Amino acid sequence: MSTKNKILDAAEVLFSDKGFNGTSLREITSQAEVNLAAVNYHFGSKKELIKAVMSRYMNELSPRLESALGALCTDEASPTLNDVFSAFIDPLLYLNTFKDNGTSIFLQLLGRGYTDSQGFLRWFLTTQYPGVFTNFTNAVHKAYPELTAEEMFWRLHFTMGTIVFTMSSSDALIDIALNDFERQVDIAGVIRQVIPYVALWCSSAYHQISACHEV
Amino acid sequence: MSTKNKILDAAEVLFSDKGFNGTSLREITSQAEVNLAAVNYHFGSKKELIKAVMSRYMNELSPRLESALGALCTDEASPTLNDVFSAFIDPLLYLNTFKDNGTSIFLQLLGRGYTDSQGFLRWFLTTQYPGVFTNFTNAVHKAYPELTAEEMFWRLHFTMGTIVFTMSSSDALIDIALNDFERQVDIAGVIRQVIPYVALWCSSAYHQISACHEV
DNA sequence: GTCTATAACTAGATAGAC
DNA sequence: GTCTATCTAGTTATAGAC
Repeated sequence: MSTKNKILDAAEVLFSDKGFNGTSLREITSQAEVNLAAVNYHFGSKKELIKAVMSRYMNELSPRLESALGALCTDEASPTLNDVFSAFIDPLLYLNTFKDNGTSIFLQLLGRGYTDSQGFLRWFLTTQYPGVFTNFTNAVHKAYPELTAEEMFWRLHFTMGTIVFTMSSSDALIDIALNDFERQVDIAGVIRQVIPYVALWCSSAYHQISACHEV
Repeated sequence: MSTKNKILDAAEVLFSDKGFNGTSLREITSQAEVNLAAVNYHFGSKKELIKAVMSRYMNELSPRLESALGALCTDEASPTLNDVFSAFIDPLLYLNTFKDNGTSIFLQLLGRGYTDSQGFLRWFLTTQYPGVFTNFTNAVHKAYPELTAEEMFWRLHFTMGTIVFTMSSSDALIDIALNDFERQVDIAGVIRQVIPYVALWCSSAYHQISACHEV
């Protein structure tokens, strides 16, 4: 196994666990059992290493997401919002076969990227992988033409918040479930809990409640 | 205005904006226009300063939350889950009168505390302010006796995730709304968007969807 | 209580031998 | 490509004059 990959493997776990700011290059290289200077030799800087960690996942994820969402757009029949939402599941779970715990590591990294580094990762994703966003937007529009782009943006973001925050604190959640409820859950169990929760934004109940709160 | 308060005021804004790890004592003291050594003189350490920042908010919030939730428990009539959820709104909005932007600063700090520092703040809150959690649990149990403590825990956490993540990235959201939709929103506008979304977990639709996803 | 000066340490990055 | 040694700049924290 190459030095480059040893660094990437150690980095993604530490980054997802302690954040980008909270992880030093020294921790990464000693975990990876490589020399400190190797990071700068292979990646140039810590920032480039972060990008490389994210790219390794995005390069697996984005073609699968793009085609799953694209298929919904080219279908004759209109998809439901539930179809759009479900299109994310297989590509995300594929990351688990690509790498142990890949799905949860990736989602945690995504969460870190939003909160840790003041939007640099958000910029990176939207500019480097725009196809995913376009196809998603188109699929939702086809599923639900009345929904404005703005409404979609808000709901998508809230959904992402739930998932990303849940995955970021999944260790704490698994702890609490074990200590307070004597319930042994794993990452997959957490995902099973969160899916019905986020599936709500596809539901009609949302519109009733939303209407009640308008001013 | 005392040095201590100048430090607290500068610290809470920087912490909420850049995280606890991402903010140095030098940034805080130069923003507050006090000497670097003042932090350690008045608070002892950075960790104690973080606790003090959170305490200032929690000391305002917790008695109000405790009594609002406690009232629901002692009422003759059973509250609805919606009542329980609504009990949070006034105490949280009170933070805005206590301090400019207090509500959103506090919620952002809460989010930072979950993700930045690996659970130390979660520990601090649950051990220092247990009354809020007990009263919340009791109120929900009275509103909805069939709901197990475990189910409640999951839903509460997902709801918190949505709110906390939304508030943490509220600057990015306000930016996007302006640039992509030419819509001028402020923090209050973001809150108005998120309320109907999180109100869903009180709704009956949740149970239908939840049942569909059981295996 | 407030300041200067500095200790003690950690960070990311690099030069240069091998 | 990999290593040691080191640089520069940043961090928290403290000692001691005022």
